[in-house]
Amino acid sequence: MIRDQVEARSKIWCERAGELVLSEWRLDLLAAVGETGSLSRAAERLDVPYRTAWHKLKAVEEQLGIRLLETQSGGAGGGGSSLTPDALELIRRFRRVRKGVSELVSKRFESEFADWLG
Amino acid sequence: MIRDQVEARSKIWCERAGELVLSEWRLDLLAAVGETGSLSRAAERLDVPYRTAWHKLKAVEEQLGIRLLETQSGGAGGGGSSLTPDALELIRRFRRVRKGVSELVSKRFESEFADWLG
DNA sequence: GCTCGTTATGCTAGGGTCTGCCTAACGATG
DNA sequence: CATCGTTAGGCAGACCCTAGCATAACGAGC
Repeated sequence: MIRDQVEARSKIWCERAGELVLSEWRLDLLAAVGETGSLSRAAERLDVPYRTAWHKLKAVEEQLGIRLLETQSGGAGGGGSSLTPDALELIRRFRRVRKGVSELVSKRFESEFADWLG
Repeated sequence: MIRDQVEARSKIWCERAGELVLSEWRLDLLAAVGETGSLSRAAERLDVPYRTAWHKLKAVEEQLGIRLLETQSGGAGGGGSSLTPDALELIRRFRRVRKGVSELVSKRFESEFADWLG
């Protein structure tokens, strides 16, 4: 009997040549940029330093070879960032891929370990 | 058009209080111990130092609070390790949980990104 | 032209993980 | 009782990722 509070988790991502290209977290960050209109606010929302957020999205852009952010520095409010059409499409597709996967894993986990978890 | 060789990946594991308890890799390592009859040979097979393999399995045992390895040091051949019934059951169940998940993710990924990957 | 908030980077210190080296116990076998 | 291969674990250095601190450019608005 294992004490409970053990929870199943799953993650999907894709990589090229063994190195990570894009993950769920990075797409969440990307989506947050789209919603807030600003990379710094998106970083704040996900509770990571701006430095980190910028670095991660830059890495994705380099990996995929496409632009994801339409940035503007200076101007009213200091500037901001918006998503390119490619970025929006990327988010939509990736979310369709992940849809239901974590639920499936959790369900299976619970049915397999129901008695063990007590 | 993203250059190809981008491959979907998925991983399932479970954790407690935010820290990893057991993962696919750790169960593969555990299974390798069962097949080789030795932790050192299992480590060699998975191409990790004995030091690391031992540490990981010890962590799993501590997390779950159950014994996974029946070890014997000394004797013919220097000794060895075998799996406890709990460990065998754990492997069977976890593999049923993961069964088909990575295939599902790969299939979805390919159908969603077929045109994009060119 | 000063202010302000944002983008864009470099440099570096810190923390966690991985690894290599070392030592010791163990016990069947010869 | 010496040997041998395995388990068991301490210790310190290598390494990587992250985070914090710093700076500069930018441009609308007052």
